[in-house]
Amino acid sequence: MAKNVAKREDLRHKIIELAETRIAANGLASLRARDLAHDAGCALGSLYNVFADLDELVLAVNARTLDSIDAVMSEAALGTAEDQLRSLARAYLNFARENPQLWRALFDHRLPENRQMPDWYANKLTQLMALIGRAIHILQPHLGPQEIALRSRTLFAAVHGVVSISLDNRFIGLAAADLDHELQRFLGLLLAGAAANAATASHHQ
Amino acid sequence: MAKNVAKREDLRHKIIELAETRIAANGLASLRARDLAHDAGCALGSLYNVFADLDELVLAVNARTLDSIDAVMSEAALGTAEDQLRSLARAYLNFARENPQLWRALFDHRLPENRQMPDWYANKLTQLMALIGRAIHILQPHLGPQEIALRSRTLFAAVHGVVSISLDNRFIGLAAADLDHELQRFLGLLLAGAAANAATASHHQ
DNA sequence: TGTACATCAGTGAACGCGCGTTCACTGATGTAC
DNA sequence: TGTACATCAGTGAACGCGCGTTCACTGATGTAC
Repeated sequence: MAKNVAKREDLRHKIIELAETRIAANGLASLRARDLAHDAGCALGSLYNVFADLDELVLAVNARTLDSIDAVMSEAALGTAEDQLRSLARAYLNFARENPQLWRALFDHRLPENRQMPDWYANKLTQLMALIGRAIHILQPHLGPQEIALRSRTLFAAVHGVVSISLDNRFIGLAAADLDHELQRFLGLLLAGAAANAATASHHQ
Repeated sequence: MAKNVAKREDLRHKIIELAETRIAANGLASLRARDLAHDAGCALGSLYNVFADLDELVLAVNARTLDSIDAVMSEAALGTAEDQLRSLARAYLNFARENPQLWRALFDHRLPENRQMPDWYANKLTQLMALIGRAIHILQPHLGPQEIALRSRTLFAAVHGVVSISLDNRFIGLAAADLDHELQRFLGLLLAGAAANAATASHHQ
């Protein structure tokens, strides 16, 4: 019995890794159940023995990607709050650059209308935002947790936007060389703005 | 002869409008050649008489959407440079909110790998960026055209990111009510940063 | 240890559906004389 | 104005392909006694 469960988990894990490899190589859109079964050396039906459907599998792959991003961003959260925010952004950009297809899959994958993101997955996102939130908290200690969460998401969204619109050159691309500089200049502006606002606020006190 | 050309153009235009209606209602992903032929009251084959393929049609719809965005943003470009940038962002957000599916189609549509965006389409994007560029130029007159183009795209990307990650609530959603406020606060930070930097620069002169 | 039975992972052919695009043919419209 | 011919939009059945998911069946593994 325990052995069966272990085998099941093995297969599940194996398929997740194979799917990750395929997505990393050719993108989410080209992921096929048949290819995966072939890669894993098992029957097509076996996939559906360990996953309810392909969406569940993709979610599992994306969860790993979120973990990877969490890892590189956690390592980057060093130094002053300003440094942290700059490093977090750089780490995010680097991850996206080095794993473009996995990173894209995070945003390209949409669950069917009726289904919603499972909690364990949403929690990973929250955890990622919390990394940003901690730096913001140092910078602006007067903010409450709600506000921090809001600001974290907005900052993330903005940085993601800059990274995103440059890396998929679908819309308007930025030259790769410019991107680092442009992103840091952009953060510099935000940080200067925050500092200026803080100075004004303490003046008024 | 001229009459034929006119009929051709009529059909083309009619189909573009019908496709726009369908995309606005159900999203790009649910656009079907057969549905359009049915809507237009013509045969399936007639579509391919006026469009090389569906991609060409989608491009035409997206071009209209870009024109609409250009129109609302052009109207918004009033007042001081700061006001302009704030209004431009607000106009963009409002457009996205009011036409979520058309707006999404702009970013969801990917041309096949080999094909690239036609010039006339790229020009529309450039034109849109120029609206932002003009405000930035007022704010920072010392910047050259290249730099202005770069800053415009970065600012657009950041604002788009904030709007985007909130409106598709696929990743992390912001409450709709917060979004306006959060976007303007965000711009406020950038503008304060720019002002602070400008002050420092003139100090150093 | 051995036997009978139960469980459930493994299997892959088949289901069911969707859909972009083509193409041989027609008939209306325009052109040439 | 009339006639013969050419052009090309219009047609829709058919092509060609892809692909997620199911399901009846098998056989290996584990359990009970």
